[in-house]
Amino acid sequence: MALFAGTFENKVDGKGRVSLPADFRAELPEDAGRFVYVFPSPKDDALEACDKPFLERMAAAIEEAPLFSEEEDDLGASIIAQARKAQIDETGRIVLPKDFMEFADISGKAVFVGRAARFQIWSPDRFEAHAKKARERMRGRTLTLKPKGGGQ
Amino acid sequence: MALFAGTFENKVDGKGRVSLPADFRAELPEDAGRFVYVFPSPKDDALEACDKPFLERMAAAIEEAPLFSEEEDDLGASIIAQARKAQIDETGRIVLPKDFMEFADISGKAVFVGRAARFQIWSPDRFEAHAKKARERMRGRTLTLKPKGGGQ
DNA sequence: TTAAATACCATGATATCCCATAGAAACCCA
DNA sequence: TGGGTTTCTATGGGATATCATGGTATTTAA
Repeated sequence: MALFAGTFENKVDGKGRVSLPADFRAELPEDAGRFVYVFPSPKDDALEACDKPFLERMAAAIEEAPLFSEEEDDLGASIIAQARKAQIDETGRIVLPKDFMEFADISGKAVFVGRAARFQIWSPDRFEAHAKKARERMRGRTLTLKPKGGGQ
Repeated sequence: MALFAGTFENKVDGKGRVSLPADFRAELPEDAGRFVYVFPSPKDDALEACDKPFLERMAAAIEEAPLFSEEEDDLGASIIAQARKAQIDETGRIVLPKDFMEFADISGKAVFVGRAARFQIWSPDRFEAHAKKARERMRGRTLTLKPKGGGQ
């Protein structure tokens, strides 16, 4: 499974073109027509992106409707409905749809944020503010991640 | 599972290159494209590093929180989003990203500290101070460590 | 037939690969 | 067991490939 990690800032040109960070591209299968799915984040003022397997996983979750609340069902449906396929060109760039750029307030530069199976695309300013808040919340929170197989 | 043990000090050259201690390299699987994930420690003023399985376990732990929830967001943002893939070259070196070197105040030399499933990378000075404090805390404290899996 | 979207080159900066070397450790064989 | 030899580790430096980015040409669509 693709594992997107790290944070990268790239330029967005007048055509809405932006390079996908090389580390992210490396996580996508060589063969398959290279593309990612992009959709507005249901929670943040940013865009989310993922590969096909991840979107399929979400779709599968929706199929099992009884297991999920109506809320989750709606959430999944709206994601699928809004998701757009973004082709990755020869030079490793995708084109951000205009309405998506407006939604996320992106112009000039975009920040790519790895989130394991998916990644986000932020306006640099908004990301800065958001990251700051997240750090503050983390401060109070004890880090008790216990990876199986025993961390420290 | 990888088991990193011991403490080693290596040079960091102008390009940010530093040799991974041979003992650490030996813990990484031959086959898989050799690399480690590096990220700023959430606790210390140092860098942490681990192999892919370990990061995947952390990602899995984070995903136990509902997708798009605040908790998932904070944890993901603080670890996955910061982790960067560091390729290990033919001579056994990795490149430390500039911003990471700044964060950990590393230049010239770096100290590798084994921490079982992961390891840390310190500035020699900071590590010295940190180790001293740790020794002081240990004094007067009863050691109660119980190896899991018990009887020999 | 224009505007927009897409595919196709060009380029500087950076990162990666590759070779070279000195020293340390392991080896080995009488 | 000692000396000689080989191997591996850590490190330096230069050559090369890749990345991100800008621009131009060509296709598609309205």
